[in-house]
Amino acid sequence: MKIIQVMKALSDETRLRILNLLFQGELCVCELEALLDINQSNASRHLSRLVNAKIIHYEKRAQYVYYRIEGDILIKYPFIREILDKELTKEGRCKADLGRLNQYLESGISCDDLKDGKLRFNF
Amino acid sequence: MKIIQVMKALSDETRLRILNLLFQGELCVCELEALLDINQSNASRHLSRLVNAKIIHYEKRAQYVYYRIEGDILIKYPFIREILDKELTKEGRCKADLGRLNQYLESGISCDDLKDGKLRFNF
DNA sequence: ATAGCATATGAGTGCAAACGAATATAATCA
DNA sequence: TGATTATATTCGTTTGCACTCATATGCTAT
Repeated sequence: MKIIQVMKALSDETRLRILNLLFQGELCVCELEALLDINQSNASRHLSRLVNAKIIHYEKRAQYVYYRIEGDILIKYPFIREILDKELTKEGRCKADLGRLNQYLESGISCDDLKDGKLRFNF
Repeated sequence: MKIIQVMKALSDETRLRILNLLFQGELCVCELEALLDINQSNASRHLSRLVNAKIIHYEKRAQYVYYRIEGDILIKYPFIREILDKELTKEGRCKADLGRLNQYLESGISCDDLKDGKLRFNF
């Protein structure tokens, strides 16, 4: 059953946190690493699971890989939007993640500067 | 995150097939065993996972244990209904399960007779 | 070309979950 | 009471998944 692969992809906290951020717009791997405080290998693996389930897709630009939610997935499976809108917004962890995302976006610094510690997050 | 336990409980084919049947009404363990062609141990375990996630609950009557979908779960998590209504109805396996359920209900035989092979299903 | 960085992937480990077989528990019935 | 049946649970095995560390790949810039 196809739906099971989708459900499994959604059954992990890190992947839900990733989706929660991508719901706001595209991000590259190193941004996700910094915003969620996860290591590179882990980030990459979770992303590829989401890609396999066709929930997100990516686009390479220069040396970066930008990930974004698959446009039609929310139409094909409206319940995913429900989870993002109704469940994740309740979760403290996800709220904090969004806080850091906004802090990052408002700072105007670049993706490269993130890991130079130009922006200090409190986890 | 609470939602993850629910998602994990829904990330298994046997458990989705169980829910698909329970969506039509309560059933006891031995009915599920016969209708889904799974063994007793497995049925019991999957059911208890669904109970732990508070998706279903049970009631003992005589020597039987009847399981049924938790009344408010579909209100608390409307997406579960979406999966049942929109996804499982597409799945051949789930359609066949419902076919056997109807065959059983229409036959009017009792739960006990099921495993005496009074009703022959083709799996 | 070489160095440096972003990302993916391979290998190894540990944990959780699924399964079947066997056993335990609890209710029924003779 | 003793036998039977429905269900739960334990045990041992296997599979899948998350994680980390190390390495490979591929792009960029000097």
